[in-house]
Amino acid sequence: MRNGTGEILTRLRDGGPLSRAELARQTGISSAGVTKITAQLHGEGLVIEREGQGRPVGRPPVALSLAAGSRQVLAIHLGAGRAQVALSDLALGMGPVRALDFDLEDPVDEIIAATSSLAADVLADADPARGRVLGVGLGVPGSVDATGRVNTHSILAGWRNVAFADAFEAALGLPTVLEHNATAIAMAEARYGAGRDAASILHLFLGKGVGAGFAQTGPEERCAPVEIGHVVVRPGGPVCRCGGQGCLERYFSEDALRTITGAADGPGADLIGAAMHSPAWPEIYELFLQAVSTAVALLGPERVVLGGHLGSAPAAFLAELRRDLPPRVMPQQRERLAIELPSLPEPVGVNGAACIALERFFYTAGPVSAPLSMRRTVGA
Amino acid sequence: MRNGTGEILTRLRDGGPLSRAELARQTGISSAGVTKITAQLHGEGLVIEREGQGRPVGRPPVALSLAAGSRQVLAIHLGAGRAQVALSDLALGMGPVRALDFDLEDPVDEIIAATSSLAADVLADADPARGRVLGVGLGVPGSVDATGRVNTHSILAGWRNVAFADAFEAALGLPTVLEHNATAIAMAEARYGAGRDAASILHLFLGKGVGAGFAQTGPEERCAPVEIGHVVVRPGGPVCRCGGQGCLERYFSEDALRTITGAADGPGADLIGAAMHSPAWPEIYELFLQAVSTAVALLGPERVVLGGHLGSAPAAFLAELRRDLPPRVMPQQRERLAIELPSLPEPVGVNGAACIALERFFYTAGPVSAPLSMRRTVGA
DNA sequence: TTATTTCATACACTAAGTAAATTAAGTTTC
DNA sequence: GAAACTTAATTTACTTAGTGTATGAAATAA
Repeated sequence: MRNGTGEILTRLRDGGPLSRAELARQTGISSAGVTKITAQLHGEGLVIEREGQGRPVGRPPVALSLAAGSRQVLAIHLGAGRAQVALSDLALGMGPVRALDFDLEDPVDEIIAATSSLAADVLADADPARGRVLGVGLGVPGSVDATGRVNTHSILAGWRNVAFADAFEAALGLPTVLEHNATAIAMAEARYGAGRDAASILHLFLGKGVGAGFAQTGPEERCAPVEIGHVVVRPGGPVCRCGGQGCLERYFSEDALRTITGAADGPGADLIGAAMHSPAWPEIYELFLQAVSTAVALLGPERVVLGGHLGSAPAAFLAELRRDLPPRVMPQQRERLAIELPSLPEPVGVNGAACIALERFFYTAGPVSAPLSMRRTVGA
Repeated sequence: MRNGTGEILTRLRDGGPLSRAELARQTGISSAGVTKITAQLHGEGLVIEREGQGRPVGRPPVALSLAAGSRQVLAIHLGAGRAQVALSDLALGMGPVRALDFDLEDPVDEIIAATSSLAADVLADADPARGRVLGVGLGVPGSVDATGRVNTHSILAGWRNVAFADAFEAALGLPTVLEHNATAIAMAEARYGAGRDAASILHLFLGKGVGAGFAQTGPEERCAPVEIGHVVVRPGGPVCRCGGQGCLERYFSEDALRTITGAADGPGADLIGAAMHSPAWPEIYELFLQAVSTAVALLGPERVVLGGHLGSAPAAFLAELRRDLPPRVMPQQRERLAIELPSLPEPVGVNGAACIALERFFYTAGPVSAPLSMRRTVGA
């Protein structure tokens, strides 16, 4: 999926400034090939040359680094009742975030219209000096088809088979790619945030529901949505929004936790902290722990990252989890398992969407519009 | 990872006889490209031309099919105390299986020596008329590194970082690839067996332990080991071989089930059937169900395939699982979830190993020895 | 017979690389 | 201070794996 150009761009992103010789060694591409590819990248202004410091002997290398400000992508996060839009540079440096609120009950067409109108405004205000906008990344609250064009199902919003990519491409005139928002955030943390030096992470996100995403970086990359909110922790328990019974989300989510704290007011600043004082907490925490430890056992991430309300919980919660989770996974996993807070800046949703767009429209093959012939449309 | 040649070989395997025109349509490769590629394949005897039946008008197509008997791979399954070796053709048609028993306590070098000696015998007896042997696939009882060369950890055998690929390549003179044996079997069932027409399967295998593998076919292929045996179902429970406490394997495995049936004799023919009559069964079954439903919720397979003792269990067990599992997963998963028996012939381990070898040495790029330059050795 | 349709191939070309030789720019050795 | 050495980068000619277009091949339909 990733060609020589993409390979080199990715290494420059992850490995700081690198000489051509070093790139050739790391990627296995011939030095001649690296010269050719970097010449093109330099010509397009994507790469900056600086004086590099080499070994004691031999010709000193020229250090290449990514010109992060030379291209942009548009990031759109569709969360529970709120859309956020921002431009990002090539290193996930985000511009100002503009947001709008909507009602999840509204027809999805209206939500699309309002969001794409806001997105068009952001595009219109884009600084041309920061480079061409390569495409749009869209995080949606639900599962996405294999091609990243259709939101197949959203439990939260009740949508089915919404062709977001078509709609946004028509409205904005830019290629668009979709991803499950929780998965996108996991990918962003894995590549640019708390998972930078880990091979794989499980990102847990407590918001309106409990979402999770698994992301693996390195030679074999992949990401997958993890429907941890709909793991059945109490068979035959209360009916969930998803139609199942006894899902974790019925016990561990914004609404559920707010119920046990008794505080029915707005988005409590410290949801977990308040819940921890409730007499119901130990039981609820046990259910959460059970679901998370199973997810860790099955997926085997090197790191667990706590997002949303979990990340803003009091230190006591993190300590508790660091104490209770490791004994519940296999020793060989336990050895390397780290439980961390996210390191990307809020709002994290647009970071996820930007990460997906960058991956698709930049780091796989470079910004060169691929010859049509190369875009195989795999038929039935 | 898969080039045009591999793409075409894969389609011919999965989609029966196909004309060049049909291949071009399905793969998106130009008709000229298909002609070029198939000409080479035909020249190497990998593809057979037959009269095809086309549409009412136009030149009738020539149907191409894979010459399954034109190449072979060597499959080696390393299970709990038993190694099995066989040759396979390109469609997973297995030759006679030869086996040897060993003690898991033996030094791993001795096990390797004995197994590779048996493998060398099988290779020496190989019928040259059935084609060149392209490589070796080795299923090992534990996790494998990303390059498929080292068994990083085996809970069952207690091995760590055993370089099986180096050892077998040296002994047999053939390129060798490793995979976790449970994952390999899952892959084989997904491609050639009970998962042929499903996008993804979760393959459960009850033997000495409980293993599982997840395999996804189609445009985005992947497979992953699923350590379901070491999901903690009773926190703080009895210590497991893995070092954890309260793992599923302590309740649901050959040894554990034999204990509750009281029958301490050899490998009971009907382990599950006997266990179902024990008063302890409902509780044990509940733990199993809990682990499996969570795995299904998190991984989202279209099909669950029951291997090992689960596959040879009485029909009542299958009926029970088909009744109890669906209510524990989300409705959108439930709709399409099927619970099936394996369809590959016993012994299934060598099928898994053969599948891995075929994938690596045949279906990704064809049997053409790739120019060295193309094999990028990705450095640190 | 001639047109139409579909399948397959021939030919000239291109993208993305490779290998080997060469040039470049520094340090070390005598 | 010149020659030897080392590492970095580029040039040149070539290869692989395809593409697009034009053409040939084999059937049915008018």
